[in-house]
Amino acid sequence: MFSIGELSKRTKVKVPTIRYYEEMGLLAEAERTAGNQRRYDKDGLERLSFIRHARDLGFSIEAILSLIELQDHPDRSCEAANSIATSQLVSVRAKIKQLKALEKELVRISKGCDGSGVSEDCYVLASLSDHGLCDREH
Amino acid sequence: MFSIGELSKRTKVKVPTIRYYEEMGLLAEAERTAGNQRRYDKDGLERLSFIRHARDLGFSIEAILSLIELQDHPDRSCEAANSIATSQLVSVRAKIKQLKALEKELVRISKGCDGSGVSEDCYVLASLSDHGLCDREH
DNA sequence: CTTGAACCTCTAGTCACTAGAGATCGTATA
DNA sequence: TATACGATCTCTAGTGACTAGAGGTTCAAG
Repeated sequence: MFSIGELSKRTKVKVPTIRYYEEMGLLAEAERTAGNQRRYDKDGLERLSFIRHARDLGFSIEAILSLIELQDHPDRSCEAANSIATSQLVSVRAKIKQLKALEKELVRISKGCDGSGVSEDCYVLASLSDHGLCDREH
Repeated sequence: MFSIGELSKRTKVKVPTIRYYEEMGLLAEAERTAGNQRRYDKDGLERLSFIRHARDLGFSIEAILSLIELQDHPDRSCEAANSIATSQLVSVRAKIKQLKALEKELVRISKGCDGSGVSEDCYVLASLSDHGLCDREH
């Protein structure tokens, strides 16, 4: 049995975040000492590791709640879990695509500016003002 | 002179968002009719287009405020604006890198699941539970 | 038994909006 | 000129996933 601070150290999840997860129903309510402090065991550690890993992968709290439910009712959960993972993959790919477009435009904008500080008109500001200079729609 | 709804249509920025930008100091306080409704002109339209474009590129409200200040004090603003754009580019690239790592892992997780629904243990859930299965740190 | 770090709960703040209530305004039509 | 009704106004509160701080209590070492 260890304290919330100990759990925090082991999982790299901040103490207030652990309490927040409990409040959101991601973590079961922890056992308490006589003095009302939370105590955790191996199970709690594993579940929090699972949550942290899923959060790192960009799953929302809501999606994680679904995954946890699936864990508790393992019949045919594989398909359901896979569909959650797949939809996460789809949104990650969409984000990458969008960011790459942004990268391209930012490169273009930066290139126009030679950094000499001599030019009267700033190309960065002009680019942002005049959408007509863009390659793409957004 | 046109209404906030008209401005919204032309810029594709929602009406409450325009009011929010005004409150945040991104847009100057608009002129008002006798009946207290906002009225805009070409200047307002251009500034809002600038803001929308910058937001689309992922600049924060704060960064946009800096850019607007630079516009109002154009002496040597090019370097400053360029440095804001460059730091934006750096963070966009960092996000892309991170998302690509996530994509890789999600692909790996999904591949493990054959979707047949036959397997007792779900590879998706196992992958999320056991960090040791990951290729990388996160 | 004392000290002080760690813990507790509660409220409020973050960012960039979005939603809704309830009241007023502007304009097209009768 | 009267009426209808969509657009506008202000204000408050909600979103997601935390983070920060106040003010008080508990635990464990010395």
